[in-house]
Amino acid sequence: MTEQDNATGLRARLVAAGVELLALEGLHALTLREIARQAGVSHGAPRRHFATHAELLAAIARHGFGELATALGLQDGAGHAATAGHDAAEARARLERLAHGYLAFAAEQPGMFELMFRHDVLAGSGAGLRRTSMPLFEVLTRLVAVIHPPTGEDCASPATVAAALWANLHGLAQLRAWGSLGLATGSDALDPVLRATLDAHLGPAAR
Amino acid sequence: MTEQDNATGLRARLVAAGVELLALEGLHALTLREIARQAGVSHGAPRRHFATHAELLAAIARHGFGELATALGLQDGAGHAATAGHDAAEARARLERLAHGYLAFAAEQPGMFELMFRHDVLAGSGAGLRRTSMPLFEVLTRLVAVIHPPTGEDCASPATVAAALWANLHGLAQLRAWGSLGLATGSDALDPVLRATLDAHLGPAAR
DNA sequence: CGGCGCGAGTAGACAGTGTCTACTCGATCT
DNA sequence: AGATCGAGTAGACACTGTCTACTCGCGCCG
Repeated sequence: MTEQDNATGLRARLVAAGVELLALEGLHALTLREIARQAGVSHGAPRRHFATHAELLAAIARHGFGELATALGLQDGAGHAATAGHDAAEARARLERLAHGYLAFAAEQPGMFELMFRHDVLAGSGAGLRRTSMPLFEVLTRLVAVIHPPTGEDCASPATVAAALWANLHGLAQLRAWGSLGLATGSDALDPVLRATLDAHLGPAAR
Repeated sequence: MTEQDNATGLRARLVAAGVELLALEGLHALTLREIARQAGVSHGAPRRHFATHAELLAAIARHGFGELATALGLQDGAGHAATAGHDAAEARARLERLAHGYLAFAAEQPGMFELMFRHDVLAGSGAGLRRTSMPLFEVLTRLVAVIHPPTGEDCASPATVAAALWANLHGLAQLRAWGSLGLATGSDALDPVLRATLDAHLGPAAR
């Protein structure tokens, strides 16, 4: 309701132009003036809707988080339904799908992925952005909890394991994005490293 | 031999000024003109020694990689000597020290850490930079190989496990750097997550 | 019904940036 | 001594983000 698509909603048009520019040219092309140019308005126009360049970028990043959520199948409150199954094997399969989806998103939309986690660019609006990615993390935690019930006393809490897993996935995305992964392992195949990651954090695959 | 510290080596002075500026003000302050100002020369002077701004930043990042290597105790060819011990427990201890050192570096010199892995800024000179971090990765692989000898046929190769571990450490550094780790786990304590990471990739601590 | 205000977009100015080019100046070599 | 050349200077240029007048069109209220 806050942002309408009513044909002349410049705010939405600017975000859309930014998303397109980001996909076509990359993050370096996302200057305030270039986005305005792409949207067909003067360079001062965005100021009516975004106080600063960083706020416009933050809005574009927010759009990206939305796309990521739908790509992972957890738009709206669907996360609760998605974690309804209490079967450990099912949770494991869903976690693998999430991991693959996360890395696929990073690979297919590298510009958007880069922007979404460039907290220096999104500074100020960063707090809101960080909160945006929390639902995803909570789903991760719930699924991990199904696999690793916190029985042992010295066993790490599900949130801890989920944080370690998330960090691992994110690091993998970055390493591959800039080619270090291929340089290190010889081949740039992601699958073996991803499998090793999942096996490490979730225990060997029950297959 | 290539770069001398002979009092008037502007190249070295520019790098030094950049390092200082990076520690004091952060990455955003590392403009070409500001570095030149800090070094007491005109804004055109750096061009004699660095063809472009990115090359100067790459030189500063290279300095950072050197500092990281010495902080981890693997300057020069000392890596080989450091991995001489074939005791698994010793390898595990050394890996833990490496992990702590890596994350401590990221925490104590956040600006430098950010620059070192901002491959969009270092583009072009990036290939050389990526190679700079390879010795560190090789030490990681060797140590992992001591703990996880590649016996099983479906077992991941040491390089694969090392890559997954590296990705995990790097992701942890980033998540903590921008505060998401604290937001996710409730407390911003790094140790539990780091312990979970090490246990996951290297097996539970033999303690 | 008419003047009025005001939100939205325009145009220009300003400081700052990276890059490029003309130029100076001092040391070095023949 | 005089020419050469590397190193640093100064200025221009095309950008950028931000700020400030200004215009214009629509709706509101007396």
